Amino acid sequence: MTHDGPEDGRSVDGREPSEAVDGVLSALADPMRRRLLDLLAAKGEATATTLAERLPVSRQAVVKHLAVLAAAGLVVSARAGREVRYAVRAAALNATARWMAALAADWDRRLAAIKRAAETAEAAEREAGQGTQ
Amino acid sequence: MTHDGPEDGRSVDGREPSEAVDGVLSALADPMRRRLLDLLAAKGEATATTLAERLPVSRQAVVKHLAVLAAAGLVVSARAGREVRYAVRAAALNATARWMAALAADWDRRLAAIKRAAETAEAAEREAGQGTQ
DNA sequence: GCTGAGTGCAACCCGCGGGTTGCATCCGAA
DNA sequence: TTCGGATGCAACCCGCGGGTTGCACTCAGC
Repeated sequence: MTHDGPEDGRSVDGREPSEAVDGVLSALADPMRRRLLDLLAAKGEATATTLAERLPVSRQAVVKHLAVLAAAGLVVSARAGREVRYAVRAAALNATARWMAALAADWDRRLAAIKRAAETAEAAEREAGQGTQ
Repeated sequence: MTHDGPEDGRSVDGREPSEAVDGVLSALADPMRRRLLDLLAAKGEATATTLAERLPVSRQAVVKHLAVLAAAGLVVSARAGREVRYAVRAAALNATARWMAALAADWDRRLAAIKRAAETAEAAEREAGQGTQ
């Protein structure tokens, strides 16, 4: 967990989309983690201790959140001497955004199809009614 | 909560983006709710009772989940006689997807800027070192 | 008016996750 | 080598949310 490799990306994007998406969504669901990501994006790189100074929680809480974010692939960690630097990673977020957009498009598609089918059925029924009447 | 208006959209898209996004993300973070949305998208329209038959949880659990989804704007409910029909709503999901894509782009932007700054600083330092040496 | 399916409401259980504290450990600098 | 800052680990607390059950209520159809 401490080491993800600098730029590999496989550990996140290579998983089944549903699982990767699940991780990202639950990670992003927590407001504190979103604040953490904001801070990280602003600083470019930071340690858990530094981040904790700017947040209303303990360092340990920050570490736990960073672990979740790292597991979701939203963050990478790298040891630098006696400290551990974390950095934001856009790939996983991009993948999830695309997944979400595709899902929304799919919903639109299905809704359109169902609506069309309903109208067709209604028209047919009306016609049948006239026929038997 | 039971009534959102047929196609208004303001109740979700009009809120502060952060809050709307928060709702959608926490709603989507739960696997059972995603399954619910899948079912709804497939059927186009369904009642809580019908949905519960196809899921390994009680109707009440489904109702609670639907309430969360409705609060997030991912679903709309409409009374039809003595039953309540739910339907999927793509707008909120689309909005969140766009928000996410923008965030990812922002991260990329900041990271690129920081990287550039670091390289510039490094070059300047190297030059200064040569100068004073 | 009666009956039953379909909902709404409320209380309750329980596990998980966010948060904390205390301490052991490690590593760089003097 | 010694000291202090930074991290890692483990135990613990507690509130929230997912899930259930039981019951009251409402509306369509007979």
